[in-house]
Amino acid sequence: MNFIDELQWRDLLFQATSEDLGAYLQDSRVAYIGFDPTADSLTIGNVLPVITLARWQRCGHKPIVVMGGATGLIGDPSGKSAERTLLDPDTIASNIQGQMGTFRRLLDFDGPEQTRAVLLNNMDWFTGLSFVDVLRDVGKHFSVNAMIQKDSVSARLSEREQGISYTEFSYMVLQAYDFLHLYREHGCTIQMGGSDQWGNIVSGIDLINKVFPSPERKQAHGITTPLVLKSDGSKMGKSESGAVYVNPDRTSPYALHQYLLNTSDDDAVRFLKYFTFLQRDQVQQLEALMQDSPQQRHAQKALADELVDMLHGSDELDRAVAAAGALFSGNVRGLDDRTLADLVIEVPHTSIDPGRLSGEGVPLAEFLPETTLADSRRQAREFLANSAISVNGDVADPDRCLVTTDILHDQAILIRRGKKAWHALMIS
RNA sequence: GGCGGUGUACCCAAGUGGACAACGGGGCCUGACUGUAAAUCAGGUGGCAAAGCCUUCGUAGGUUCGAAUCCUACCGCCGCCA
Repeated sequence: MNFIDELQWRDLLFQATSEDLGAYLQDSRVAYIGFDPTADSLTIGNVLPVITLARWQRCGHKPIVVMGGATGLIGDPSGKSAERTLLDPDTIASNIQGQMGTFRRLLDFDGPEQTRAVLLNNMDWFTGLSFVDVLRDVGKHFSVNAMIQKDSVSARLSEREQGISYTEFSYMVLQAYDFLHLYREHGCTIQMGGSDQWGNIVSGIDLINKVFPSPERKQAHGITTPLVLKSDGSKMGKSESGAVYVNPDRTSPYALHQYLLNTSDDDAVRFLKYFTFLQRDQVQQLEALMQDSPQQRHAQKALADELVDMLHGSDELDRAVAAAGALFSGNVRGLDDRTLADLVIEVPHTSIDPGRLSGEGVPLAEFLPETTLADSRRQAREFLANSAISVNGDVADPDRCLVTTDILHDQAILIRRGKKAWHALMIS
C-alpha cells in the first residue's frame, strides 16, 4: 500500500509539502524523524511518530531515527511557552539509552539494506563542527527576518513575559542542519514529524534548497501528523498519576493496558487508526461492533491489546489481562501463587512483618494509613464505614483485623479500596 | 523611589474581634447507577487516644480574657505614578 494512502485513511496526514507525494513514493525513499531525549522513556503520545516510521518501513521505505543528542542539549522552542532548562550530557546519553529499546522493538534494524532502519545520534555530526564553520557555512543561508516569522519564535517574541534565548532561537538551525546532513550522507529526502515540527521541517528543506542549486537537486519533502488530542481536549497519554510511559519500569504493561482500555468511546476508533497496524476492514469491523454493543468495548480492548503486544510482547499482554481479570472480579483467592506474585508487583505494594499479624492481628483502621489507600486513620475509618475496603476480595467490617490467615500462598495480602485502588502487602 | 491594592485549605473564593477547622464553587475520594465508561444523585474532604484535644488563614512579633479578623515589622504578588 502506498504510504500516503495509508496515512490518509488513518487520518494521520496533517500537512505535506507536495500534493503528489504519492507518485514520488512509488520508489523506495529514505525518511527521518527526530526525537528529543528529554526523558529516559518515550510516552505513549510520542510513540506515534515511531509507529509512523514503522508504517513507512512496512511500505517499503527506509526509516532513520535521529536521536537529538545535540539538539536535546539546546531545547526545541516549538510549542513551548517558556525557556527550557538545559539537560546535561550524561542525562541525555542515558535518556537516549532508555528510549532505544522502543525503537528496536518497533522498527526492523536487520532487514535488507533498502528498508533497514538506521539509528543515528546528531551529536555525531555536531561535535566535529566549530562555531565559526557553522556561522559561515550554515548561518549564511538563514535569514533572521524569516526566522522570527516562524510561529515557534514569534510566539515567544511577542510575549513580553517570556522571551527566547539566542540558544533556543538557534534550535531550528540545528534541526535544519540535521536534515541537510542526512540528505547529503544518507540520501534522506523526507522529514516527518508532528504538526508542531512543520516550521523546523520547512527550515531544513529551505537549507537544502540553498546549499544544492536547482538542476542537480533531488527535491526534499516534509510530512506532518496531527497532534493527538483526546475528545475532551486533553492530551493523550496523561493519567491522574502522571504521564503514561512505554518503558515498563515507569509504566507497567498492566497500567498501560488499563489506560488504553479506559479510552473514551469517542476516541477509540480514531486511536485504533493512529496507533495500531490493524487493517482498514478490521477497524471498520470494530467500529461496527462498538456501535452495536458499546458496553463490550471491543475497540478499546483491541487498542489495548495491540499496543501492549506491540510494546511489550504477548507474554506481558497475557499477564496484564490475567491480572486485570483477577483484580476486577475481586476474585483473588482463587489465584495460583505464580499469578499472585505477578499481580502483587502490578499494584502499589509494601512489605509487612508477619509478626504483626499473629494473635489478634492489626486493626485495619489503624493499618490503612501505612498503605497507599488512606491518608489518615480518620479517612481509613470513613472508608471502612462505607464498606469501601475489602481484604482478598471480601468486604471488611469496620473493626476488621488483618491476621495470619489472610496471607495468600504464604506471600501476600491484597487490600482493595473502592473498585480500582489496590494495595498488596508482601510478607517479608 | 512614591501611591494604592492583595496574600485564607489542592485551586478559585467568602469571612474584617468570640457561635470558625473556617460559607460557596471546582477538583479529589467513597457510595448508588453503569460498560473497569460518560452523565446523574448522595456523602466525605487538617490531624488525633474524638461529645474532647492539637495544628492551620503569607512570615515574625504585639494588643486582647479571646484574633483569619486590630497593631508593628518583614516577605511575595498585582496595579497606577516617577
